This record gives sequence, structure tokens and C-alpha cells, in this order.
Amino acid sequence: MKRITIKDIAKTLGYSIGTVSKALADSHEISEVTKVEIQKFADENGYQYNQYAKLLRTGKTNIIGMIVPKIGNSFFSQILEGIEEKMSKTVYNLIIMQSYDDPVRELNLLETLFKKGADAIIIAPTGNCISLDYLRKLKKDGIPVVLIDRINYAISTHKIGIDNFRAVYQGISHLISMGCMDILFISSMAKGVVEERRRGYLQCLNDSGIQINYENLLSIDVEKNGENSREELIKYFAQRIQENTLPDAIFTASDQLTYQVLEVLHALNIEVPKIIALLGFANFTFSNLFSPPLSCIVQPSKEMGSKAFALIEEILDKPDRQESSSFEDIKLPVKMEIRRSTN
Amino acid sequence: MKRITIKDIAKTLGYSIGTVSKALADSHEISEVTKVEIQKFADENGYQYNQYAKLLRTGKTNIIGMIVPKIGNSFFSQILEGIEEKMSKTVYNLIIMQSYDDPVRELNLLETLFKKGADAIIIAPTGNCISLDYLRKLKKDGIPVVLIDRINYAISTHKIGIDNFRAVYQGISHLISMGCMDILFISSMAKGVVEERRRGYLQCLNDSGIQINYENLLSIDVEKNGENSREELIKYFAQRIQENTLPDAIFTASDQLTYQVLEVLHALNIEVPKIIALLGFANFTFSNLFSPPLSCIVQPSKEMGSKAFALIEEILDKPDRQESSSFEDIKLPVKMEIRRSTN
DNA sequence: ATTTAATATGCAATCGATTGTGTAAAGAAC
DNA sequence: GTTCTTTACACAATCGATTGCATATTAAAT
Repeated sequence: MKRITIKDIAKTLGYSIGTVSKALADSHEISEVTKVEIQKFADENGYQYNQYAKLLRTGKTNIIGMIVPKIGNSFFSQILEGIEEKMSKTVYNLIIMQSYDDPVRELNLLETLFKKGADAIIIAPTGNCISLDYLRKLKKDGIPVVLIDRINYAISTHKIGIDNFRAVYQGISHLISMGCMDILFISSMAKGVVEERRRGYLQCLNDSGIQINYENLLSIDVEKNGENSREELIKYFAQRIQENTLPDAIFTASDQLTYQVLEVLHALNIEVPKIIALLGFANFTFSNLFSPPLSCIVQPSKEMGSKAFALIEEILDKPDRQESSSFEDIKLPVKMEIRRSTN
Repeated sequence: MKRITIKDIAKTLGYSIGTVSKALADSHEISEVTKVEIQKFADENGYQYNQYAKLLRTGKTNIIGMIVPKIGNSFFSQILEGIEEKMSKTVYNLIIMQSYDDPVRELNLLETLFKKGADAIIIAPTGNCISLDYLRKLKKDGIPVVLIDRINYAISTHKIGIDNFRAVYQGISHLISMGCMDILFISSMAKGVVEERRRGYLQCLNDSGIQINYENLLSIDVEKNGENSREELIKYFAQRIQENTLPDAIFTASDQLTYQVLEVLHALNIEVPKIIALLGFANFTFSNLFSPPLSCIVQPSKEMGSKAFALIEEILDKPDRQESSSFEDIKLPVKMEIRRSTN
């Protein structure tokens, strides 16, 4: 059951290889009758062009490279799900890589993607300067780059994310409306998105006339495997218990942090929401099963994925594209799910 | 910054294209001096062979196709994570596809993978006969197939999974040791793995001298989006409440079922573990955050992924491979995490 | 009837590698 | 010194497509 090639068709039907190729490409150079004959024959015999031969000639690999921090993270796996759903029927192929939030590794992966000839790149970047530089270079080489989730305005390219300022603003508003006054904001190291989220936090406090306590801005380094950050959190809360300065609410600015903080609060027997209310970003499907059921800000992850692919498909399918100067900056709406952890 | 080709090297160094190719392949036909010269030059100028030109000649695509029910499912995304971790530095590329547990779609995807020229396939199969037939055909065509998670003995090929019988047996033992006598076993439609898990359940009851009640074997069709199965579960438990025949424990034979059953029990105000103890397969990292903290059987998902890739790499890298008649059947150990839901 | 233009097809180079065959030059054997 | 091997390289076909150019046939224009 070998695959049939253009050559086979040519031989059987008595045309030249070039004619068959053009007929299948629906070229105007070929007569209607011949085109129909050839196309019909190709169809009936299950002809499938060899994409590798084609790309060798055309230079298009149809490969879309994707770099995320960690696939196992529900949020990113849902994005992936959205991409795959749209992509599986197209000619495009996805190569997925994990940066583990390590800038060096990220740069490495980008180089690998370049070597593999990726036609486009989707990335949730660490925000590291060198990687951003490399992304700019790729753009100049004509490779479209789409930033997903971690949008970064230091680079002008397509972006798909949420309105982080607004999402956090709404979240903090909610906490305030539940009577919280001393809200701890926990995020990873500040760059790009985190910065925006932090602004949402500060602005909301301001607008609500709450005195800002800069001690309430906590940065946790989650770059590694999670063990360090857990210890750091434990130490931090132990200290605040000792000082008797526990906040009355916590807002966590990423999925991993949300889970980890909840776990640490459990470990330290700090009751949620009785002692501390908890609200944060979280994309796990069953947040309602948590103890307590978790209030969270859910991002439209799957949609982000499908939008990212749709955008790339549109760009790549355009006949003679050139580095455009206009870039999409799509912001999708988030969903705030209120449950017991903030009640 | 164009990529340098074998032709460029040949021209610059004054050798023929063929010589350069052979030198880079470390052929014995080329003198040591020349080889060193060419290899050094290639290294210094960052030569990277064009894998598409190569595969056009050799027929190897270096593409590994993977089909899982759903990427967003933690279990499968962790498998993916394990694969990517090993693969990112190799020449291989992964194409991921989702079957949504739909046999028709699965067959379709397999055909697509074949068209794309996948060199090997990793799959968590639905178990459908037609797909299995197709897998057999692929095997005959020389494409190695590795079954992951959903191992199925109806097809003789490589398999990576767990000892399902034993895992469930241990789980049920635990429930019995906690004093449960009336254990409901919930699974998806029985085939392959599910059958084995069910055997573990039955055998354990038998060995413990507990009378088997076949009413306690519940099959839920989880093929669709999850809405149907939730309704089905709600109806089922409502009925058993009415009949006053609630079991004292439940064993759920898949991740999704575990979460969904827990959710349904919450919705119906059936206290866990007070009224019903719950134990099941679950691979979410934060099962301890659930209400109540969830006892579960954790599969070594990441390891399954890395093992699967290692196996495939070994097979594909073997010089002249032919359809071997000996197949790996790897069973990795599971971890049982006991928490409050069974206490 | 001759020239011109349009149409339909064949031809051949090309993409970047691999690989079998051919062939000088050097060394070994007699 | 002639013949036979080796050794080290060049040459060219090939994988399966795409595409510009050449060309034969027919139709249109004069």
C-alpha cells in the first residue's frame, strides 16, 4: 500500500509531471478538461501530496512551534487543546516545547525551532531580554510571532491574552466588597503581565480609598520545581503569624501560586476563608471541589489557543505576506467564579 | 542570516557535494584529514542539515505521532510533559492529536498521521476494532506502535502502562481495611484496561470473602463532553438514595470519573467519607486540596511518557530494523496516596 | 494565405540532501 | 616495470514536488 505520487499519475494518464502538478494546483495554464481528468484520477486513487517534497521546493515547513513554561500545567494544556482542535485537520503541525520558565532554555528552544524551520511561533515568553531580541530577529526573518498569555509590550507583535489590569481590579473589588481591607498580593517576579496585574491591585485599592501597604506585595520565585517556593511561602506566613500581621485576604496572580498558597494555608492550619479569604487565577476544571471551593479567575484558555492558531493560519495563508506593521492585540474576557474561599 | 547548506561547504572548501555529505556522515570512504576539515568547518559555521531534504531521500520523517483522548486532561498532559522533556533535544518531532475517545475520529487521525508520514505512533487507544486493525496495518508497514495507558492485549505491540489489576486490588483492599463492605465500582464502558480493573475489584472482594453484588458495577459513558455523564450519575445516586441502598464506598476507575463523582456527591450533599468513602484514579497534583483531601491512585504519568519516547527512540535508531516479534510490555508501579476521603 | 496571439502542454532546473558507480593516484605484489 | 588493489574523491541519479521557459497546436487578425 504505497503512496501514489504525481509521477504515477503522470505515467498512468500520459501527461508530464509538470502538467499534473499544475493541474492539481488548479493552474490557468491547464485546460479545464485535463484538469478535471487529472483531479478526478488523483481523488479516486487517494493521492496525497508529499509535504516534504513540497516544502523543500517552497521553503514552507508548515510547522508551528510553541513554547510554554510547562505542558502539565492545566492552563497551558488547555491552550494546547484549543490549538490542536483547530489544527488537526489542517496541513499544519505543532511542535511543543517547555521552557520551564528558564530564559536560557527558552533561547535554546527558540534556536531549535529556527533550525527546524518553524513557519510561525506561539510563545508564552519568560520576558527575558535576550529571548525577546531573538524573537525580534525571527520576526525580521519573516516568521510571525504570537505572544500568548504572557503578553509583553516590549516587543511589537501579535498578542493574545486577557485584560490583566481589569481582571485583577475586578478580583480585588470583589474581595473588598466581601469586607477585606488587608489584601496580600502574591505574584511571581514582576515583569510584563505581573506588572499589569499589580497595577490592577494598586489602582483598585486606591479607588476604594484603602491605604496601600507595600508590605502586601509579595514576589515569589516559582522558576524551579516548586519546592523552593513552598518553603518560602511557609516561612513567610509563619513569620506573619508570629508578628500577628496576617492579612485578611490573598490574591494570587497565577495558577500555580493559587494552588500552592492554598496548600500552604492548609498546612499551617490557617482557615480559608475564616481567617484569610483566597482569590486567584486558576484554570483547573474542578475548582469547586477544593476545600474550600475555590473562588477564582478563569481565563478562556482553550479559546486563547484556538484564536492563536486562527490568527497564524490567517497570516500564513495570505499569498505574499511581508512583515506587517499592524499587529493584533486580542484581549479575551475572563470569568470570575465566586465560591466559598472568598466568603 | 540564511542557513548554510552542504553545497555552500562544498563550494567554499573545494570539495564535491557528495564528499561533504559523506564526510559529515563520517563515512569510511573519506580520508581522516578531509573529514576533520569538513566537520570543523561545518561546526564553526553552524551547519545544520535540512531534515526535510534528508527525509525526502531517506524516507524518514522523524515525526512521532501521538493520539490521546484529551490533552487538557492532567494525566495525559503529564505524559506529554514526560515525552517533550526527553524529545526536545533530539531530531524527533511530536505531533499531538486528540481523539476525544471517539473511534471514528481516532481512525481519521491515524490516517492523517499515516499521510503525514509518521515514523512511529504512541497512542492511548479507544480500543475500537477498526482502529486496532489500522494499527496492525501500520505495524506491518514498519511503523512501530506503542500503546500507552490503555493497553490492549488484542494487539501485539509495545505497551506501557501499569498493573491495573493489582492497582485496583490494592485500592479495594484499602477500602475494605477501612471497614467498607459495599463498594461501588464505577468505570467507563468495559474494554481492555477497564476489564482488568474490574477483575481486580472482583478478585479482591472474593479474596476478602465479601459477597459480590453485581449491582455495584456501574458503567458510565464518558465519551462526550461530560454533561451527560454528570446527569447520569446524579440520576443514579438519587435513585439509590431513594431506595436507601447507598454504598459505603466508591472506587472510580478513571481520573475524570473520580472528579465527577466527587462533584456529584457534593451536589447531592452526600458526605465524603462520612456516608461514602471515595478512592479512585487521579493524577492532579493538588489532590490534597480537595474537599475532603482525596485518596487516590496516582499513575507515574510523566515517566510513562519518557519511557514511551525512550522506547521509540531505541527502535527507530536501530540501523536495519524489521518488524520485530518481541514487544516490550512495561508496567510501572503506581502510588497510592491515602487521605481523608477514605477515612 | 500569412502573421500574430493565445492556449495547452512538455521540458528541465531546482530545493538539499544521500548513495551507488566511476576513476584517478598511490601503494602493494609479482 | 607491469599489474592489481586500495584509497579518496568526483559524478550523477534520485527522492517528490514546483515553476519558468520552450514549443506545438489552434484560433484570430490582417
